[in-house]
Amino acid sequence: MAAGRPTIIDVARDAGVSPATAGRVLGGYGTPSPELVRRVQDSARRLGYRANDVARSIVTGSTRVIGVVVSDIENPFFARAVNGISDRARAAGYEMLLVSTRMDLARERSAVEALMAKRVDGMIVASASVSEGGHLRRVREAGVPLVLLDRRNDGAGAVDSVLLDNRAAAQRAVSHLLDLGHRAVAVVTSATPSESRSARRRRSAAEFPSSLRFEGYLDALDEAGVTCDPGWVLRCDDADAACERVRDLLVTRPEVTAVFATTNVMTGGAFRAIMDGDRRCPEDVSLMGFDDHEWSTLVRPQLSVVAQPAYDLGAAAGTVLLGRLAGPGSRSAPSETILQSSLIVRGSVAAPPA
Amino acid sequence: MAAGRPTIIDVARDAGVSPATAGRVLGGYGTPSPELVRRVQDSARRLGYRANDVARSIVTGSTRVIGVVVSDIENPFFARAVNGISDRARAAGYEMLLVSTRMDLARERSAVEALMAKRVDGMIVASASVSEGGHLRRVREAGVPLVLLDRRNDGAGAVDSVLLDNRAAAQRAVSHLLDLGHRAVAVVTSATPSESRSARRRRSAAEFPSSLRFEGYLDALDEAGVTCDPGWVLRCDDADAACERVRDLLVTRPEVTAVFATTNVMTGGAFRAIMDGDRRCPEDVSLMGFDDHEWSTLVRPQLSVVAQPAYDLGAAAGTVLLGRLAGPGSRSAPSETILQSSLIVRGSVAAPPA
DNA sequence: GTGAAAGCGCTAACAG
DNA sequence: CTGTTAGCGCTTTCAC
Repeated sequence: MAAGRPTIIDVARDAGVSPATAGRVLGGYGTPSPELVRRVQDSARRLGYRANDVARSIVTGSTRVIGVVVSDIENPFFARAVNGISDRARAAGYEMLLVSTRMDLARERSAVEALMAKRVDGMIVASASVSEGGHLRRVREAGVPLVLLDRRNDGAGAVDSVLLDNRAAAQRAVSHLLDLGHRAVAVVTSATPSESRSARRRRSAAEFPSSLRFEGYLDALDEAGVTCDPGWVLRCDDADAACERVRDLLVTRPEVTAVFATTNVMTGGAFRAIMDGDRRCPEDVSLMGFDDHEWSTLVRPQLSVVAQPAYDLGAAAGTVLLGRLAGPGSRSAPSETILQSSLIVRGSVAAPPA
Repeated sequence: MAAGRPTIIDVARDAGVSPATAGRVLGGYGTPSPELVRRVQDSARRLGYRANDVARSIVTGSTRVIGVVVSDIENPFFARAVNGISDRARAAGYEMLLVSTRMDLARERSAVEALMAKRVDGMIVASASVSEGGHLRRVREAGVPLVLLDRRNDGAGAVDSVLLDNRAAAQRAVSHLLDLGHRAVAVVTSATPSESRSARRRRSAAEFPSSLRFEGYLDALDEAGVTCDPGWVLRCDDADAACERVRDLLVTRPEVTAVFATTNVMTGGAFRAIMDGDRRCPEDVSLMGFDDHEWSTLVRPQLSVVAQPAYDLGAAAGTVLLGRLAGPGSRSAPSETILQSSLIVRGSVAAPPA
């Protein structure tokens, strides 16, 4: 007790019991007698004792911490999902080691490595990659339960995942546009540099949400017998790029009467371009966005979107992971949870000009 | 090595060296010979060894983890601040245990307690309270460095803090409205139930950002010789309440020609009310918001705001905390870092109707 | 029900 | 430079 914070030994001495008994009281295990419980608790309070989870973890082999890796906590989708995870985790007595990788795969790798060193009991990761998964495979190999959030990963092997019905959601949204009579529908997707191509080359099942939504867009066009003009497909790195590309499109492609944005970031950029341009929304051009934001109903026209249950996705990932941690069901086959999105139609979508 | 993951002992045995030497190589301390370094690293790789920070922490007394407590990670202000903290922390080799308390003080208390048990090296907290600070004082008493973010706290004692120039920022913003000729300026602030009153009763220095901004509003009115009509002051719990109150105000108080919102949440509500109402913005009524959002420039009119350097606030808090952790400067007096906000004038603010 | 002793995986003295 | 020996603070047998 001299230097640092009081230990269980200090408490035991003060209460006149053995360290073992003090441990039983303070650690809440075993069956100490009521009398000793009181004495030990009194001493603990007096000395200002607080349990040392580090020491506890080393012997129990569990840290009661889960690691969460997302590409950017400032993205409202991830912020909300993290709240979902966090609520589940805390309810089960877990804390959360969070890493926001800023879209940097190298940083993600080192983060995953660091979390393993910290001996998290499990991990939830929304990877910045769908093809590079060596770091995730190593998590599995180390026997640490892993849940993939929002995207699959080729290299991770068979692993639990929680996903959105991306392709179907996009198809529904674009079909809605086509049903209104639109024929030329542009799409704004995230550029997934080379990766999605190489992934496809390997007949990969894993793709980014944005790519899957693009597939859904193609599905809808197919179904309506519309041939996709390559000029309608805008691959952009960020909101600014999206804005610029859509702005161009609006003037160079007068036949386009509707735009579908596949992510919240792209949605912001596309909306900005439309606000800046000469064509009126929805009279001249319709916009269908992805993710429902606070501002969806603050702008005019109000934004039509595919709304994701971001909180539920996070919560589901938490539930799946905690299930692995709790049960000996740890041995069961990987699960895949798919949540449904919903189409919210507001003012930014209308029939094309006559 | 039999059951669990390989330990330093397994590696040592495999490499034919002592555990101490293996530790020196794997832990990066001491001065092992190049020859042994190779042998140990080879063995480590072959066995798939990864350092156990838990064991390391128990002996070094440092976890290289900081605890971060915010009221809601979905609030873009905190998300951005957390990114600032996170960047600083990772650069210094720290991970971040994050708790999003959902505005619940009880949850904050238990979170702080849990983080102490987890033996975080330091903590950054944006408390849900400015008066109740027993849990924060206990952090100090345990000798754990603490930095307050975005708000002071009465009960915490003398402690490092990183704040915005709330009062001056609000005064500038409201003065801008008054300079344009507005006389009746309403203000939308967070309701801080009873707390701010009791805090004031005790002559407290600590107040919520929202309250300080309200003071700044009063300062500006004072300076302009305008008497504040109590009917202009709207205290609201959330965005919906703000929306409703402002909607009412707009019809019942025709003399009000400008509205100042003191938080990002209130800003959203106020803007919505104005969009819903009959009075045009900015011709009939001006709106000055707080915090710059992505949507500030997506709405029409574009929103004038007091912009906070949220990332910098987080980064500064990180820097201060890491300074305490690094130096023996830990003994120096508590610092108070105050960052400046900036006024961004856009279309939502204009002179009052003639 | 309680205590003594061992040990979790690692680092830190201290000898050699 | 390398190995031996102690622990860090706690839980967990195992006797008593």
